[in-house]
Amino acid sequence: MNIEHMRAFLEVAATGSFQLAADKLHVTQSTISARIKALEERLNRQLFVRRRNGAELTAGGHHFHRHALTAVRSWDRARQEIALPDDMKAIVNLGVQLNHWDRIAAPWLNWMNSNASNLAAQIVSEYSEPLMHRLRDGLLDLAILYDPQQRPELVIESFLVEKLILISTTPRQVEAERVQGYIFVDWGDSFKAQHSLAFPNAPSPKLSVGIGSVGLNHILQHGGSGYFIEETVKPLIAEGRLFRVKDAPEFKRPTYLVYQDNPSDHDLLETAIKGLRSILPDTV
Amino acid sequence: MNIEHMRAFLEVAATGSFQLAADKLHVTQSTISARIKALEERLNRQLFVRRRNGAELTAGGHHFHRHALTAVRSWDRARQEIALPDDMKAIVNLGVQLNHWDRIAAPWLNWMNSNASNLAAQIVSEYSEPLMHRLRDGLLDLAILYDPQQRPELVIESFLVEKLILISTTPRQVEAERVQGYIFVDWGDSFKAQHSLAFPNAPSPKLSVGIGSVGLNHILQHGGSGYFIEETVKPLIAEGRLFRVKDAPEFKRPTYLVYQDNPSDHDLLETAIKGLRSILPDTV
DNA sequence: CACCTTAAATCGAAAAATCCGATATTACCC
DNA sequence: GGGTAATATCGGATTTTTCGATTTAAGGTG
Repeated sequence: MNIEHMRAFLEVAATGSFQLAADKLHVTQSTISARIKALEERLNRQLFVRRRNGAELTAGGHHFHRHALTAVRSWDRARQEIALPDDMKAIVNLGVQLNHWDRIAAPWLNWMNSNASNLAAQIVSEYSEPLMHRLRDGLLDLAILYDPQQRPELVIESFLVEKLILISTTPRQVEAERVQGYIFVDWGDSFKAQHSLAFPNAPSPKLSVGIGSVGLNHILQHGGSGYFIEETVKPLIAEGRLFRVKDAPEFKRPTYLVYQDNPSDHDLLETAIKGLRSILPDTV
Repeated sequence: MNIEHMRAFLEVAATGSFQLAADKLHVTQSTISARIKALEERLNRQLFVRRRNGAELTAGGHHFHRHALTAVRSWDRARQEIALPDDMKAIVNLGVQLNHWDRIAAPWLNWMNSNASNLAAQIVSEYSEPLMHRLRDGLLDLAILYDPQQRPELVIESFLVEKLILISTTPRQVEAERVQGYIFVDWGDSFKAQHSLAFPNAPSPKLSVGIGSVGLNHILQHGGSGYFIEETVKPLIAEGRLFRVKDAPEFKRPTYLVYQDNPSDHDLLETAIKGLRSILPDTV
């Protein structure tokens, strides 16, 4: 059965007329007639009552309506979501950590745009775990994340090691093993491990956030301190809006590039990776 | 786009092989090949990577999968729900009150089976209000209910007047305007009105149920009293398991037959109504 | 390296479906 | 009975789909 037949059905149901439906769908009335007939034959059930002033749904037709709707919609959505513009060759699906949107996703999109304009790009921004799931399910071509899980069909490469430093809105030092107004930013499992090792007696912090930028905004507005990626806060330190807490331990946070072992499109992946590496000129 | 194409897609995705999918769908492998090709062309996107040992979904293919699934499913469900067996001519959709299943729906189905075997019958059993909704939405050909709302396109006929009598598991009379272990069965709006008129000072009952048979079962098991349809409890009174409470007021509950004014199939409706009337030999 | 095997792609022809345009039919209104 | 506004039907052109046979591609194997 054809989706266009169901679309015709929906249009007739909506307009109450074969002719109007035909106009809307840019076909002749006889075509609509044939399509409805085909539907009715395959379902072996009448869908419309033909009256002098148009067509009206039967009880069966009404029942059919919701199914037709979902079928037509899912096809339309499929096209919207995955159809590729004519001038594009393929789509790369990249997943990045929420925190990495500014630092990685945005410049990568930029790079792709100018260096591989025949490739469309889609980016999913999520936490590590959902990204892993999507990778495993084949919904992503590649992803950049912390805490990857090794899997036979996945290749994991080290991508970038970030330095997490303790900063504060006022110049200060570590006091009583903890600074005031401390916000715990969840930078992933390995960070949590290092953190509790470095501050074994620290009480659980009042505030705990999952996304770096959220925590940073909070601190900038209300004051406080927390661990953030050095690169991100560097400009703010230079401006004098933030201060590095001396003597506080630093943490390293490794980031990994993960992708399917035998990808659906080798060149595609290679280009995407090239783009990713190129936006990290500071790495060796 | 054709549903069968998507089915082919799903089958290839499931089996990982064009050939196996072809076998399952009873077509040739070249057909599968063409169908997938058609899909890929219309979406302008590759769905499978063809490998030596079969076909594997691309990221795009994975994304498409859920849409294909819902589209195919909705068509299949539509067929299941509304397709008519070859030897049937039409389906009547009847709605009855929950309480009326035994008294009306079951015997009607029986009647239809023997007197109009070329008509399929579907019954929806619900409360009055949802039945009205379904009628209004054209999902039912006719319904039997209490408290119908008048609407221009609906015909309402009186169908049956039931007598509600107060019964109890022990012989007793009305005491202090209320009997013990009383269960309030919600027999609809007009009953509620009559009830509160007859027992103006009655405290709200401990138990209140919406379906007659549920309340009846409760009483039979745990003892108690309540209003029930005379016809239903008559055999139980005869058995000595229930007793009629003397002096208690009786209530009438009118039931209506409601259907579309100009139905999609006049004969169909007429037959159905004839069947309904015929199972009420006790009415004038 | 030549050969084999397995899986998918392609090709040509037959079959089926779809669509159009014109015309027929139907029901109702005047 | 004629007119009108709707859908149904018909014949033929066109397009799509299918099949069966063959070809191509990518790995294995001796």
